[in-house]
Amino acid sequence: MSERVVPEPQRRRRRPTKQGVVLSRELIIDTALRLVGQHGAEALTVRRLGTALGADPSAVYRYFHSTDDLLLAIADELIGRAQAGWRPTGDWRADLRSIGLRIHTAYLAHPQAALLAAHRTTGRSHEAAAVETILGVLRTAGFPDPEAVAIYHAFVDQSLGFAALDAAALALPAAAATADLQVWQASYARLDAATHPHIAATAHLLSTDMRRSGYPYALDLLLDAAAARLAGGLRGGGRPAGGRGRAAPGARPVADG
Amino acid sequence: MSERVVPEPQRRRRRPTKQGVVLSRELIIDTALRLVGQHGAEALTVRRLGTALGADPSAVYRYFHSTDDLLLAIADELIGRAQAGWRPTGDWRADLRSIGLRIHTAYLAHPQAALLAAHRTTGRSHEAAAVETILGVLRTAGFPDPEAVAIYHAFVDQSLGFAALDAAALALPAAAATADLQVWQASYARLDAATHPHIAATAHLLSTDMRRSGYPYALDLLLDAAAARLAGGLRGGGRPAGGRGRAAPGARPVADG
DNA sequence: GTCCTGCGTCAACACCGCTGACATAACCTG
DNA sequence: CAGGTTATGTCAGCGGTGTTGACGCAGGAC
Repeated sequence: MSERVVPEPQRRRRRPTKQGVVLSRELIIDTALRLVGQHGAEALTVRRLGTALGADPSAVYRYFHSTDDLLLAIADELIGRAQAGWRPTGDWRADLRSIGLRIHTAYLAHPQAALLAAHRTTGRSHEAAAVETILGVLRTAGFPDPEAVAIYHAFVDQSLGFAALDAAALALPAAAATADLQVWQASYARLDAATHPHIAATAHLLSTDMRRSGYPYALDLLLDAAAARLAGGLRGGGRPAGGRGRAAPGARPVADG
Repeated sequence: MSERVVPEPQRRRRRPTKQGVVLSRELIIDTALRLVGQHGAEALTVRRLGTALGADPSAVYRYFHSTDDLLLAIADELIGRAQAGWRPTGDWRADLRSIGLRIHTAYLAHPQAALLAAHRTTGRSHEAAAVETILGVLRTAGFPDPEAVAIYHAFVDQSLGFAALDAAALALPAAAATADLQVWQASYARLDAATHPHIAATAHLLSTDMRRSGYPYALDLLLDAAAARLAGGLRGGGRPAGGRGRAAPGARPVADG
């Protein structure tokens, strides 16, 4: 059986659909993002995508092996948009901070798609470029390779984890979203100080703080800790604050440099 | 129309199914968790749950309004299990660390459920208890209220974000999961050193490091930074390091010296 | 102009969440 | 113990899902 999906560069015949649309991977990805942005995550089905494209739903399978394949392409597109136009300043801390915030906002611009794509490893070009950039910032800053990889891992997964979490909040139906916020302003604000003294004492702070994303603060904490390790740990002896827990496998303080 | 779901305490008639099983909310939740644990992520459907229970699938709707309702109940159950038997040691850092790891592992024990439940605010008893505990650890450690709330927020969302991310990886169909791992061992290992020098230099480290969760390391970074702020930042009394969070984009936290 | 075949279309399969109608067993009343 | 209520398990079915194989048309090569 001949392969159903033909690689993009080898495509020759572009036959318009009944409704006159000429399909392409790019058009399908853009349409999928638009669909998700307008009608929510549950709108991303092959059948709806087909009608939105003006084509039979199964035509999508001429361009992607499965919905999962399509999802990976969408994920890579989001990564690409996050990095578009970014330039390093030379200050590793500022660079990482801006990259993190860019990833976060790019995913939040398409919450429903982010929900589905944030946890995938695509291995495609845009992702590879992002990995290369972040690793480059860390290694150029002076982190030895094992530490650079560990921090890269924590940095990326934290960014994507928060993106997924915050995207989920944004993707909720309006009614459910306000209901979730109400929990902090109503339920927790009314808890008995005898049984929940700490919540009672900070209820007003909680209700305002939980409104916004915790990511920028968490990002600053991560960069703080990384900076401290760079400043203190790479000299001679032990890594500050210990490589505790399931420390990185090859995490010895290699003084390379 | 009479309500389909009767609140648990008011249930009187417990009629066994054809196969002799007596249903209850608790039994359904346990069965759902067991189902996910034994037969993988995609096993959690109402129909399979029905057959696993030894009942008609639609009987589930006598106990939960929807699968979403069931999921929220599962979420609170997971939070409860994460905290079961936990006792504070008095060392705030060790306490937060163990709480974080407990949350992470409790969610990862049931990936499919975690994936859908990690971003919900239930406001139910187990969740309230967890919030109270974490806030208590921070405030007792000496963090002033605004800082305690901010760190609580970062800590919880980091834990849940990583839990969701890692759960999603575990919940993937086997094919997609191995494909994602292969990316690090194959695609990235073969990138040209001329175009991706930093990846090429660390490919071996990446392929082993990305195999496991980045959470423990990220958690340590967060705790490092929190400890540094507690040690250095609280001298002056008020709100150290300024009102961060979604603060203005250059609002770098004051790194202690 | 003819041929080949890429690709859009159609129909169908197996599964999903969920609902209304119905039978019956378990409880309450007496 | 008898009878009435009704909660609850069962059933059939609706409208949706991803995916596939067969089919036939038309775009491009020659």
